[in-house]
Amino acid sequence: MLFSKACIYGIRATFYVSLYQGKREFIPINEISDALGISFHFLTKILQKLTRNSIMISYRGPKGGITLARAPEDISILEIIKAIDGEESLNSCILGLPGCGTERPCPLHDEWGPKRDALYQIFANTTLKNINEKFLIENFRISWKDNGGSTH
Amino acid sequence: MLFSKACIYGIRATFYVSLYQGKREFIPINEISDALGISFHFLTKILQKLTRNSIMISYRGPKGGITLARAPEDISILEIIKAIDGEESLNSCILGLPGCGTERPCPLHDEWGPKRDALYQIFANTTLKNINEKFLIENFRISWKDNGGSTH
DNA sequence: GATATTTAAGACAAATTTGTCTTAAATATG
DNA sequence: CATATTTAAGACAAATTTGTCTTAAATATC
Repeated sequence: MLFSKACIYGIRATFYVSLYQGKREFIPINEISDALGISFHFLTKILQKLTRNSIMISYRGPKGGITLARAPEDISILEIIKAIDGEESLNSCILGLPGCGTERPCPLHDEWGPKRDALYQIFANTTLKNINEKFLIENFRISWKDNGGSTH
Repeated sequence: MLFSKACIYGIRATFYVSLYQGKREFIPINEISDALGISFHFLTKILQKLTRNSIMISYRGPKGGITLARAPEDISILEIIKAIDGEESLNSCILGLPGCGTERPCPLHDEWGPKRDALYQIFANTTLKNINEKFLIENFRISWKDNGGSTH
């Protein structure tokens, strides 16, 4: 399990919001938690991490909710991961040894290091716009429910 | 964090034992926990999972301890991972969606899937003998202590 | 056989993650 | 201004993971 549940929830919720970018204003969190089958209060706390990290903007009251703080092409998956699971989750030793690297590798560094760095780059370079585009051509889903959140 | 702490401890302990394969009989668990800085009782419970899965053999009493159940070339890293973290830890969806695959992918399946499968194959094909050989030519370490467990 | 050593097993505790609930604050609407 | 809606915040609880402790069982050695 590479990501925590909180991180998974945060990513899925962000994808959901991103799908409506430019079409609707603020998306209420209860709509997201219903659509994705996530506890409302738990999701609220997770999304607060994203608003504190300027990935989302929230607005209180009727017609309130959350929305992306920037254009989808300016938000990477990596930003979400870092905001929730932290910087270390995608750049540290697979055996947890501090200082593991090419000069002082752990026995699995040659195997994990390149894959980890490639994943880091992929998540750094994949934006919400990329995800949105893929939704248009593939039958993606972000919920265990059939096609939860997808508009087609 | 791809592996649980228990899994990390199990892998490191197995590497330690493997380094002595053919040179010593049973290695006492307290020696391992001391060398690697792992709680003795916690490590004992983890290693019991490995003995139950026929990866290690244990022996009680004076001169007792644990040793590999098979030759190092017949034990893969993947076996250890499966025994401790379970089968799903290296073959499931990064967003935790059941049934995620090429026919019903999650939005990150194209990114994670190939890397995950490659890691699976790497761990399936990397044996303790491979790790032992690498120890001979590189300054590996399996402890935060300087060169913990290495014999040179 | 007595003793010391070592793993096995399970109860228990601490820490972390996950999830729930209540109250407060902000805001749109009538 | 009153009310309903919605996020913010924090207390609290449940679940899981991690770590500790005690007792039992096995075994080598004297």
